[in-house]
Amino acid sequence: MLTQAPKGTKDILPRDTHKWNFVESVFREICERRGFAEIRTPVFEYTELFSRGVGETTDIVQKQMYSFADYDGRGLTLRPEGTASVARAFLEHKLYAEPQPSKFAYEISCYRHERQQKGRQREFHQFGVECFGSADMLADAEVIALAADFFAALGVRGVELRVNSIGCPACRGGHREALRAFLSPKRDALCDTCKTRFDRNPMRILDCKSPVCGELVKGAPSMLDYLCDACREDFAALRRNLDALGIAFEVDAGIVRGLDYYTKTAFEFVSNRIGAQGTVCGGGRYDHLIEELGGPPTPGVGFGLGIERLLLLMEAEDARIPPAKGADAYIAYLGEGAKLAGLGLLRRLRAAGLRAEMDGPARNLKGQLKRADRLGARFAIVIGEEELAANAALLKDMVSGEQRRVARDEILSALAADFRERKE
RNA sequence: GUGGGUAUCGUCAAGCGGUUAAGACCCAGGGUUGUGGUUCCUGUAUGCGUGGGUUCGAUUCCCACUACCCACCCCA
Repeated sequence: MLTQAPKGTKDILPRDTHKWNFVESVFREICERRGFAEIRTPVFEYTELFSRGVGETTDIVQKQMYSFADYDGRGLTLRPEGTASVARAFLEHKLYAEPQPSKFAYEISCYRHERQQKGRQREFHQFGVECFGSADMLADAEVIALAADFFAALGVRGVELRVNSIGCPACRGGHREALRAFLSPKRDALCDTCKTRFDRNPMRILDCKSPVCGELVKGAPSMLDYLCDACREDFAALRRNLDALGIAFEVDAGIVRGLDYYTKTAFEFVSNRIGAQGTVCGGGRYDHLIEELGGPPTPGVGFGLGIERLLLLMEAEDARIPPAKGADAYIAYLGEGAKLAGLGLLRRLRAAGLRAEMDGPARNLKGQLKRADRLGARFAIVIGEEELAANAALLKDMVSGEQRRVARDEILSALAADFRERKE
């Protein structure tokens, strides 16, 4: 038990961290170029933030939150998602007084008590962006484009963009009634969960994966037919914007977000290559969230993008991830005098910005070169009795196998010349 | 919360009632005291997830538990 990470959590080991660093650096660059500035918020928040923000009736709030009382008796919760925290920070620091819209980007860990499976953990990580203060569909298109550009920059091909409009509170009511009227005669045939959805949130039935419900739902009134004029025009504008940006998409009336704060635009980037949890990125518009949290009416749009799922997808696609960088130089030595001379050299190489390594206790030369090889060292520097006496060292190119003797003081410039050559 | 599957060395695994518990990879050491990635040799599980049973005997059969995986649900 002591040697086991909690259920649903995973260590990210040194052999994998370069992959994380890679996608992180690409994400940062993409966001920076579009003016989405990084924001960092706490891992936990007061519980009410999520129950109000995410919605009392959602699964997340009802049964998935890691909530606890601290020593002062305050109810705290490990964040199950990112948007609520960013919205809170936006209000707390009155960022709405700054030039609008405000655009944020972040990378966070999230916590949800779920039964784990492929692509679903209890602690997971996501990239996210939020854009507050613009009701224009240009913002939605920009947010979607950012995700699309991110996938493209990583060379990820197997994701499809699905977009939908789930309307605003005004038009959703009409659709709900129409849906109930349509399904009412078939109610008994619905699957058990959908029977309960019928009263609570009939829209979810459209999204049910059971083949029975899928059949029953055929021909059901689509939300898209019940959009009010404003929502319909916005949805059309979004599609025009995406076309103008050259972003391929599919309208999918089945896309329904599981968090209460969403309005109008809902979208997902999905893949069928990473198991049942195919949504790599999901987001949409939330025009009433800020108000719900007690702020001035402020529209917003954003997404969350699952990093574990992204990495799963990249693995499935054999996407190119730059390999971890090996050492630049490895110093091998024979004898105590050579060891000390090597130590001095080691420090100079590092000061010059190289990744240089040397080990003790000494193995034989063969063992040391083997070690250099394992470390992916570009060069081995051998200092033995002869070299020590001559104030020199053997510089061995680990790729070509060539080696030559150079004065110890000139190793740095010899290496510098070589690294420069290879760069050109 | 509900199903189903799997549990033998760091990893991938063979064994399916009586074996010194294969093999491969990895790792460590070595091939006559100075050369890696190739090759050759050597070494590494008193142990088969945990606890009970059945049996003369259990890694092999039965039960329970636990963990992991996959799916439902939900979502990133």
